[in-house]
Amino acid sequence: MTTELIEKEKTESNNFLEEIIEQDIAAGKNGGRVHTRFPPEPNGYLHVGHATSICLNFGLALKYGGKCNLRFDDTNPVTEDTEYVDSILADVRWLGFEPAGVYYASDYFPRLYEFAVDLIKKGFAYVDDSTAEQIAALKGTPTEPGKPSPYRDRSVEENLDLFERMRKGEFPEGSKTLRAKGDLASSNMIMRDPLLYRIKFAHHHRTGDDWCIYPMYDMAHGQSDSIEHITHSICTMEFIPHRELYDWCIEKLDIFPSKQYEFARRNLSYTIVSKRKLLKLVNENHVRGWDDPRMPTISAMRRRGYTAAAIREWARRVGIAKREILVELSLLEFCVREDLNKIATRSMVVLNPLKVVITNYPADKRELMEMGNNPEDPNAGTRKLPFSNEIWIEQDDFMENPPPKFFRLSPGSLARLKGAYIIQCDEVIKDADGNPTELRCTYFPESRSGSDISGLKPKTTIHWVCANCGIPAEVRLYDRLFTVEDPANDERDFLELINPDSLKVVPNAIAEANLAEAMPGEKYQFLRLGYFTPDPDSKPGKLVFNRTVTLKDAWSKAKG
RNA sequence: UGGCCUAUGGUGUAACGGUAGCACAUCAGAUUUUGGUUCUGCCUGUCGAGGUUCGAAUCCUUGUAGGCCAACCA
Repeated sequence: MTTELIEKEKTESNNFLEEIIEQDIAAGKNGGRVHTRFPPEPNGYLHVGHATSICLNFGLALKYGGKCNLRFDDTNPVTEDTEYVDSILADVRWLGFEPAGVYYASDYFPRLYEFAVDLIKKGFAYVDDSTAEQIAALKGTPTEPGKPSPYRDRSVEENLDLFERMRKGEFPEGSKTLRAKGDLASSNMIMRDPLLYRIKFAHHHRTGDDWCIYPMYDMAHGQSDSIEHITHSICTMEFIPHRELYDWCIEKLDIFPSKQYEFARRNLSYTIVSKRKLLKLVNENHVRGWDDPRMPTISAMRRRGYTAAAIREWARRVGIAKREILVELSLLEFCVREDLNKIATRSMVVLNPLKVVITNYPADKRELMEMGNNPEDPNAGTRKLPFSNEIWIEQDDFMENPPPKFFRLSPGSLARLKGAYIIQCDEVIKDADGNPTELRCTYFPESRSGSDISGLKPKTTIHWVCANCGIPAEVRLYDRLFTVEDPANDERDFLELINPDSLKVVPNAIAEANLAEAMPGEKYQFLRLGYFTPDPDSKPGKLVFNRTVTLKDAWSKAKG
């Protein structure tokens, strides 16, 4: 083997799930078939955590030539809604994955019911009349075994009859449950006669009022996996204790043996994903909605301008393991920049305008400056920008009394106007408070971009917009929503940790005219400022841009 | 204080009993008509204690730390 191949093998090392899958394939398990599933409950919007799970499940299927289903785990009608079904499907597709099939656990209700009957017939399940409190009291503790319910030894016939009547709606909510006959002495609390079915007179978003009994997670999930012949059912670590019951049900039912594997949840620094907390942020107007670009939801990341490719790459780089981790936001931002750098159209926008008058450039003269749309992509073409004697530059690009390492414009210094001429600052005009309001500069006619014979070497190139032809735009600058790395594990209330500067609106930025028709979904790099995308609020004549992420900025770092 | 899971640089992740590698972050430098990109380099790590072994991040014992489990949630 060549060293090159060895290197490649090293860099493409597998994670522990890929190891398992490859062993299974090698052993000919399931005929070498790989079938995963992403099983969201349609009771909220998908967030970054779901995104990594989606990438994992669909990614594994892709890597091993298998399939991945999207299955809505809709067994609790009280919390679920079709509104979420639609957004979840849209988010999965936006991330770039097409489910092999879209299924609903609720579609399996009839079969699940038959499974339950089968369990009863085999003596593995019974109807319990105990209340929730009684059940909890008899369950014991991790150190003491549970005690049997007084109804545990009902006959198969009685259980069958009772369960059928539960289904017919003869008993009030909470009065009866179906329980597995597990092991009351098990050190695994989940195995102490877990609930399989409960009575709920609730309207289901898909089955309507057909059912008044609904299966619990443990009765529905593994069996749904089995029905779909899922080979690798991947979930998070908190389900480890459920695996014993997962296998128990499949064994007792004697159905297709799907297998459950667990990986650790991956948390993102400076964000929270708790449904309750996110809901509070929305309801109390700390953000503008579920897709506010500061939110960790997939819809928010999309609106902010993150690309699906960047999120997929991020998930890949983070990898998976069995301990819960906090991933630095900087890695996600790196992936976003990496992708956007390749595809974003460059343009010039001035956030905080400072007027520059070029005194030796004829007031009635206009030139069209041609510049590349993307230095990283020769096929991106060029665009033209009008140049005149009056332009806007960024206030930050001028300092009257610059510190030693500042090499932008200051009195007497030179700067290249991107794609145009080199100018020299001759005079600063200030208001009553001493703030610069206008710069008077001279330009060097022989320094025109592309045909520069001036021999001048300015230390910097700055962006600009022609004063007469720039167009107004609102620009929304986003920063992290929280001030601490791990807001979920902070002793203070999470609302106290909200970053007051997470959104700064620049109402009067000036954009180059080429941006007049910019549409949501398009990706731009505003030169030297960052990556931006038009917000859905944006329309021709009233442009609104979201800052997706800043450019890496050595200068702001240097000055502190 | 019953059971289960986990522990590798600042953050993630590899190394499958045989030279602890990669990425991000940080710092320094080169290049640059974006203080971007690109390139180069530096710094930093096997939780502790025992044991097995010629050899341990890896196996065993034990300690420590973190996480999970006693919902008619998933």
